[in-house]
Amino acid sequence: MAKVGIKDIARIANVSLATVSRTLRTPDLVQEATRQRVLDAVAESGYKPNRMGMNLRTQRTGNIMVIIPDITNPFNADLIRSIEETASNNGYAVLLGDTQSSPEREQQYVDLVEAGQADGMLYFSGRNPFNINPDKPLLEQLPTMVNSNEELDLDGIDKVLLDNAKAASEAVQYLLDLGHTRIAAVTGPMNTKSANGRLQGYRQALQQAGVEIDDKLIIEGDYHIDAGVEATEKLLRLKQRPTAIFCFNDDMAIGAINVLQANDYRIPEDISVIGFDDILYSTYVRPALTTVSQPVQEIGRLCTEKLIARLRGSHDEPTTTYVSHKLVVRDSTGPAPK
Amino acid sequence: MAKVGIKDIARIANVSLATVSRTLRTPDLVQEATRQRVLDAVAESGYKPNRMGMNLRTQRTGNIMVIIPDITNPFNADLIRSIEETASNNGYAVLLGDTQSSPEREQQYVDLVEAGQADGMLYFSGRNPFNINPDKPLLEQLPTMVNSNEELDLDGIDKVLLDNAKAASEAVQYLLDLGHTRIAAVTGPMNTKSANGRLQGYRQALQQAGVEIDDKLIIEGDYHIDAGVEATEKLLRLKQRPTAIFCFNDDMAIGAINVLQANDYRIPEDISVIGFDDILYSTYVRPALTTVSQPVQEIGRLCTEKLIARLRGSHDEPTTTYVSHKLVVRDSTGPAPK
DNA sequence: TTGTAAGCGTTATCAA
DNA sequence: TTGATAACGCTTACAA
Repeated sequence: MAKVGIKDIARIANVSLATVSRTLRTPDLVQEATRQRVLDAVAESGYKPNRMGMNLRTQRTGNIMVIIPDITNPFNADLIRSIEETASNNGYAVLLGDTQSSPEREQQYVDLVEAGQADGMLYFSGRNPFNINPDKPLLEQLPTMVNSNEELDLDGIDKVLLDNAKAASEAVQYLLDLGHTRIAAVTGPMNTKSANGRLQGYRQALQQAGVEIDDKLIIEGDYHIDAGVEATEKLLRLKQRPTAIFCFNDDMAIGAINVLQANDYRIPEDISVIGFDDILYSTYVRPALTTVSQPVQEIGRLCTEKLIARLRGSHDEPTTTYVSHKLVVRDSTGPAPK
Repeated sequence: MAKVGIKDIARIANVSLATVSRTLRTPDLVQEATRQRVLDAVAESGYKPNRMGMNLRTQRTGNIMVIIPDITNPFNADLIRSIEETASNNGYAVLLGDTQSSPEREQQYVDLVEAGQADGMLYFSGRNPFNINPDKPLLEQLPTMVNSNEELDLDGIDKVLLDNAKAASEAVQYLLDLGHTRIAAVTGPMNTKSANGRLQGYRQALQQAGVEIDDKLIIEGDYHIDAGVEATEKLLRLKQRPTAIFCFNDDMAIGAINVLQANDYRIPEDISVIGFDDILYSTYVRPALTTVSQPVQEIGRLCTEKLIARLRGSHDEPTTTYVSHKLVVRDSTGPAPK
């Protein structure tokens, strides 16, 4: 079957190319009878307008590029699902760029956007992938984009953010209120804004409570389960062990719980564990994980809506929207041991 | 900054459009000096060939559409990651179609492929989304595609499959060997091939062992955690409770474990639980989950490689590749209680 | 080795 | 209301 094109429809319906196109795009401009003839031909032949031709002519692809470090992290998977749903409801498809945090991969996907393979992008990384000419206006040099999760050091672009410092500080305050003073932190990669923000909140809360900060209790992780495992093993070897461990995401907290239980610690009686993100599995881990909840669904929706508004031509001043976190207390935290 | 195009480069380098294109696509055909002049102009101006023009002219987009029911299922997330990696290594980008098992969404994404927004697709659903004209050869009517996970009722297309019946039968046999006879099954949606195959294996193993099949012990799930929760609650209410529960995926097994523990059952002393997939979290659940492992990484790679081979023009006879499963015994299964 | 020009499949402008 | 035609940005056959 030779692929049927607009020319074939025009021939079958005995009209011009233009009329076929109009029937599909602006049916109101076509006479009822003509329109019906064209639609019949379309239905009969199964004609689908070729997107490459359409894209070139209209200068839009209907694609949104999502650039994100790791889709196997449940938080990111939830995020993408929300984005995909919002995009799909608005007639956009999602191009997925899983970068594994590699700058080269980030660059590669940004290039794709700049080459017009997508109309805009959601950028969940803090690394600046643009070659910016300081002599020219910034905005004209950037693709249409929204930044989230890891804040980008660029003004004048739309962002959706969480107050990481405040959220972390509340989590630590909650542990302090339970009587903990030796509180460990298993951070994310220290080249990310999220980890730095959360660490800052951790420090602030301790300082305000007059608790001395012990650098031995701060261990850099990478947001993967294994990092939680290794960090916790390290913490357990300390002469002065922590009574609580604040992991900067749930995956690492799950790793931490695992190590603690393998070494016969009771949670939370011996050691409390708290996570960040509130992924689905945090409810199903034993003990169920206390964690800082991020409104992942809302983040995905907001990002996508902001981007689509721009793609539809909005020239409003770019804004940063802060979404709100919530401490979800479950069973992995309790009073500090005597 | 007006977007710089091939014309601008041609003007700057003082060559024709064709030479610019050649420099970028087939540099060997261009004289050293000329080439350098063009490359300089490209570097200086930051020119990136417009993909829409390129796509239309070459009749390829470099996109692969992945149509999959639910990206938040860790098995699927792992799968997509593997696909994305393989695709990216071969110069393809991934268009993500998360369908939430909705036939309309499946159709919508298939339409996109047929309209040329992607060069081919990986189809992880068993529902046939094509309007096939029986008078014409099948293959000419289908987009370039590979089918996996849920087998499609179409001959003559490439597939990557697991022997679900055999895998399930082995899992049940393992439970039988442990002395269990009241073995429950929490299935996937019964309109999927995977659930039917696994159920068939379950039945076969029991029959071969001469164990009567009790339909009350077979409960339809949907591969989500909640379904595991509900099914298990139902099973616990039975007068004759099972001593083992075979969940057709890990998420449901995690739900099952949760309910059992909430009701003070010891796993595996009172009730054994076994899952399917071997997602990362199955290691970190307490007790660690015994499960049937699927080589998810390999599935993703094989699918993508098969598709790309086709896209590169292979006309080999379509094949079905079977990947091998493996029973991974952890701590959630043990001898049947006396 | 390079340039000219056709053409990929659409949409949109303009004229009829 | 419809048709003819140019144009979107690129690659490639053919000619020079």
